[in-house]
Amino acid sequence: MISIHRRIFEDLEALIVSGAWPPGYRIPIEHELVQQYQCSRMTVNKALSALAGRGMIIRRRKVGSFVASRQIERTVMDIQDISTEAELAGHDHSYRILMRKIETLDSATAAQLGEPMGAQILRLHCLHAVDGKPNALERRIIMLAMVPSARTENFASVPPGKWLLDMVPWSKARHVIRAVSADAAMARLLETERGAACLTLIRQTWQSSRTVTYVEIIHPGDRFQFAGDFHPSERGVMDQLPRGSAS
Amino acid sequence: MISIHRRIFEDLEALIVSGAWPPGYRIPIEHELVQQYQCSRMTVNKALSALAGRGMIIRRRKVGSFVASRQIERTVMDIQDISTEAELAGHDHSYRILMRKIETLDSATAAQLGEPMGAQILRLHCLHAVDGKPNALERRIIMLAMVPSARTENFASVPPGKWLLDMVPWSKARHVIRAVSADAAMARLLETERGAACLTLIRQTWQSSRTVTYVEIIHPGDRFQFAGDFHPSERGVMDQLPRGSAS
DNA sequence: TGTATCTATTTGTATAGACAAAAGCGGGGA
DNA sequence: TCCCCGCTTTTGTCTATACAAATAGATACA
Repeated sequence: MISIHRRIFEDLEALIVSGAWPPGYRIPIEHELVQQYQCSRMTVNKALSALAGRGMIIRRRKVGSFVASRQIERTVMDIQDISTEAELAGHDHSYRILMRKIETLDSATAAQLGEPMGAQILRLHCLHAVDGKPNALERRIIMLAMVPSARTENFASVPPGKWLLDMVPWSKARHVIRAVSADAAMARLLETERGAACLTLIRQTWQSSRTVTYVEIIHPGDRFQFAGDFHPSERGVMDQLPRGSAS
Repeated sequence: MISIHRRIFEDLEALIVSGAWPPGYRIPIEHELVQQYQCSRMTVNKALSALAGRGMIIRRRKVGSFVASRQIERTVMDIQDISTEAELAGHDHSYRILMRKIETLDSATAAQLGEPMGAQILRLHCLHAVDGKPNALERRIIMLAMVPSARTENFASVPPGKWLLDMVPWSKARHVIRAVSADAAMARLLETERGAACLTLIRQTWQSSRTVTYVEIIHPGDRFQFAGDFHPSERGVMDQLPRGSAS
């Protein structure tokens, strides 16, 4: 048994994505839907608010509700931790720490990160392999002021990306995807040719406007791609179970 | 004056993104929030439903509401039409049709698209330039059965991507991002070197399980990147105005 | 003609109350 | 011991009502 507001939501959504109600179309006012579905206005309002919350319609008092213009440009990409991704796909994942060094931020890197010069950081280089084949080179900077416990962590059993996700709250993330040609060092580590096209993911994560970590993950272009599906109705909400219990 | 349910939403959201309430934390039950905010349960319910709708909390009857685990992997990337993107950034955009040909689907391409062999298609190749410099090579397939009007459109004044977006409703899109090395033809058109790393965006668009269009857009790696920000609260909803009304 | 004001429409928010559905929990009986 | 049943908690849905806020359009007025 499906609820009424859900039913209204789905009916209207179908009309919108099918193109029967094109962008700019004025949808029936709440009172008309109340008549049509024989329910209270609150129920209709809930459905319409949900559509508005997902950006499928625009509502304006006294004016009405209108089908929004299409937003193909906003796509949800699954950008995951490498080890998680490999596990989900049923592949074997391993990694090796290539470098682990505590430094202070030089001026160039500080500018790039938007952080003050001289801050203490942990610099990590790490090589990931999937099914025994090198799959990614990870170059990471961790701000030790934000993650003091990283100072003593050796990342022997949990890869840095996963460790940080579990350890540190973040409030904002920025991703950049680039194509670069492999230099000699990258080519050697990734077992590819010099100049080969590589797909680089750069991620910077903040906690209330202070950088937590900055990472570049370089994949050989012939072994990796990013993919993302977009359905108008499924905007990035997944089912999850509560972890453990209360704390 | 901010509404009560909005205020509750923002308060709880702040507690979650700041890490004060970690993943798995059981948040107060509705009745407790009713007491705390001195409002009705419906108002609290609206705030909590909104948080659940955004995937920030998980709710289960009799059990309670829990902070969801973090979803850094779900990132909204702005993947736009090239001309729109250039305009937004204040750059000049031009394009040139390199090829325009009506064909029938061969078996290899049919399999790749998941469409029956022999279907009529329009094949388009197009070179985009931004500020006079080649910026992207577009290779597109349009299913003529889904977009009959493409048969007579010459795309002289509106680029194919934009034209299709305005013309055809779609219900699902899939994006893939790859890094590839430029072959001789690509290098010549994009005025780069053979073997240079290129960032390729592949997009396939469906209308109720039938392909509308398939396109590969190849960018020179040194002139292009994809970027996307993620804030827990801002999940891809932008303000828009109804079509036809000025403001 | 232009401007200020009023009015009607439509959405936004909030309330109190009611019952339903899911599910953990404990008790009683086999 | 194990299973079924009913109780309780918590969320889900729905109603009817009320008033607030925004604003397009009409009207009155200068």
